[in-house]
Amino acid sequence: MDEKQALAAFAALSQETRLRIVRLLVTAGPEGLPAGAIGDAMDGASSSRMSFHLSHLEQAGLVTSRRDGRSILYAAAYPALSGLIEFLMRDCCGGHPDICDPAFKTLSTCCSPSVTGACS
Amino acid sequence: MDEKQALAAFAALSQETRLRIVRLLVTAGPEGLPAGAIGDAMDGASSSRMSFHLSHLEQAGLVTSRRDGRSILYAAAYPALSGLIEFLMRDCCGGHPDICDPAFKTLSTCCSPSVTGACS
DNA sequence: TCAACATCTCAACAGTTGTTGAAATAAAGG
DNA sequence: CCTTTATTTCAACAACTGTTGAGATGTTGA
Repeated sequence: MDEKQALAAFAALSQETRLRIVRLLVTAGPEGLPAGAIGDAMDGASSSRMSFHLSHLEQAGLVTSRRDGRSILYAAAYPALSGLIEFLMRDCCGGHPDICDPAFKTLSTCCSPSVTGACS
Repeated sequence: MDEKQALAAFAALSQETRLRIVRLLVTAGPEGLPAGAIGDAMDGASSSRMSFHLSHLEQAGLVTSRRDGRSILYAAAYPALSGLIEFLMRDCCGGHPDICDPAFKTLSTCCSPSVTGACS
């Protein structure tokens, strides 16, 4: 994850519809969802609007797509999300690791395999 | 950190100059830097341009400011950064904690107090 | 008080972004 | 093949964003 990619990712996440799409896909799991279902979840946004935002997210590397019959399935690009967080934390750690501790604690109680289910 | 705050933060971070300012301030530590010094670091950006971006970042809650003599010192708002990461990870954890593992590992080697200095 | 310094405010402008609606493409099933 | 379903592409338009340069504001030390 370099600066250019991070900028594209942040730009993609700075739009309400797109942020909601990402959150939906992230919780939907690796299988992804068809574009239509995503549109329905976004209070029935028009198909062209969905297509615009989904391409934008794919361009930014935050989601992937694959065709399945008539539908196109979109799924969260988990490594890109991890990379973005890593990019932020890399900054955060520069000389001041203690500062990052709150975030670290959140993650360790939320995401550590041994503490599954503790997510708030 | 709610959706509105997250959107503002992502929007603020999606601009090259502002992302660089945040990275600079994060590594500069809690004391912060005067606006002029930040401007110099941004290949001598004009003062009005700096003022615009710094206010934008402050509005988004990512930096704080305080006057010190003639200068105004800007510092990274570390809790806001942690909060943003937490917001992302909260999404990431929804039902699939194993997915977040790469990010978790990065943090544990980078930010844990017991592994200080391991930041890449 | 005045001159120098540090930063902010404002209006104008160019460039970018998101929405809409209509038309095009692609796949499935009768 | 033709119809239906699913999604994308395109042009037009309104709204928003970042830059610039000029001027205003606040602070310090002589």
